Amino acid sequence: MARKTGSHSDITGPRVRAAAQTLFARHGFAAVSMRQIAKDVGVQAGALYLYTKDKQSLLFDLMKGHLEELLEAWQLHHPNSIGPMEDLEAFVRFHIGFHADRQEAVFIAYMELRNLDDDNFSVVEGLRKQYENVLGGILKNGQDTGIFAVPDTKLATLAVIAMLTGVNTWYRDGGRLDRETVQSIYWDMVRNSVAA
Amino acid sequence: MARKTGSHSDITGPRVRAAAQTLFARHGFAAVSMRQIAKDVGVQAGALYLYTKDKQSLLFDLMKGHLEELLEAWQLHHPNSIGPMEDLEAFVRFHIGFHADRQEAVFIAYMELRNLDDDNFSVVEGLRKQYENVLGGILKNGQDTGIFAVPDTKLATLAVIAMLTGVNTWYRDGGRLDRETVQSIYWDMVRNSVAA
DNA sequence: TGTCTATATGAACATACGTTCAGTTCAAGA
DNA sequence: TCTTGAACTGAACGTATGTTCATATAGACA
Repeated sequence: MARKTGSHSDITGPRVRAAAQTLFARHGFAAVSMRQIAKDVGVQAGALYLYTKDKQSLLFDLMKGHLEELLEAWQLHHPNSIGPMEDLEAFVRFHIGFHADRQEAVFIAYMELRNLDDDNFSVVEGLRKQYENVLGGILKNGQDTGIFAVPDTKLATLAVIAMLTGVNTWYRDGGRLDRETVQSIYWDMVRNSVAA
Repeated sequence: MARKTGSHSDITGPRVRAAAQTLFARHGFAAVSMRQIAKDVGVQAGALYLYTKDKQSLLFDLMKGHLEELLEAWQLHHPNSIGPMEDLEAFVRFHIGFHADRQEAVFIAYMELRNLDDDNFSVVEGLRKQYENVLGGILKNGQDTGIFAVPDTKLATLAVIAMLTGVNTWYRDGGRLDRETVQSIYWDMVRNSVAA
């Protein structure tokens, strides 16, 4: 879509996505116009269509990109299972850390699901389920080996993810509690709530 | 704004709010037009302005009404403190039950905050804080009397509320788990995560 | 130097928006 | 029967929307 030699830009595409991400997170997908995005990029609205098919694709690319990055980052952070307790601790700390670094993307990823059209929703939903299954697998494994005592692993999965993702509504770098403290406190709570 | 004797309606106002609530919950405030709401009510768009000042007030009234009802219902459900453990259990069961009955209103109340204008946001934010303080007070009380062991009551409050409110993303009446089961499982998890 | 092409403009398209308002309808009270 | 007034319509208001496209610009390569 762009490029041939080292021409002008190559960074305008990313700048469009960055502007869209900030605006979507702040005001919501439906409330943001292509003209507002263009203004933030420093370009006219028509030029955006050199970098995205349409507004819907802009949203979809952001969400898909975020979730793929999340899954990759987990693989990198914890490539092999060690044991249920260790895996769970790694997951809790990873989730909080990763999400603290990407507040806008996280916010969009679970606030704007209803603005995806059907096909795009299926893709994003699939990726989200994949991530839930990471935690689900850890809990199930711990339950089977008697290390955890959760009456219903599916429900516990959702409960823990909701609790962890809730951190994003209030955590800010430089706030009252630093990241490691938050991770440790949440790890305590999660461990207590599932340990046998 | 309406009425004098038993004239025609008196129920059209509520019907407008009901239609708005369903549509806002399903598609988001910004994505719903006054004409769509009117269509669901069975009336032309102009007629809506007999029952609401403008679209913004429609949203504000829904959110304020929901939160006021929530606070009242808690007072009714648990008017006096019994003890930290009993209060917390009552809160967990109440929260899950109340929210299961009002999924649309709950969804709107924490998805559409950013679409409130400044004054309305302050009011709603105040009511939300009041409700958080209910749980915050219980946890602090339990911490002070040594019944709970939470390193940070403010953080624990937010963590527990996030976990409980997360129920709304998947719970449906008639689903795999009935309401009492869900309440009991969550109560177990919450108790374990804060008990000394 | 001249050509090519990615990058961008800015005007235009049809459609939709929230809101207002003059006018119509019609049941109830006198 | 006539009057009143609340309930409602339907058209209009100005503005905004997502998207397209003919046209301009200007840097890279031959």
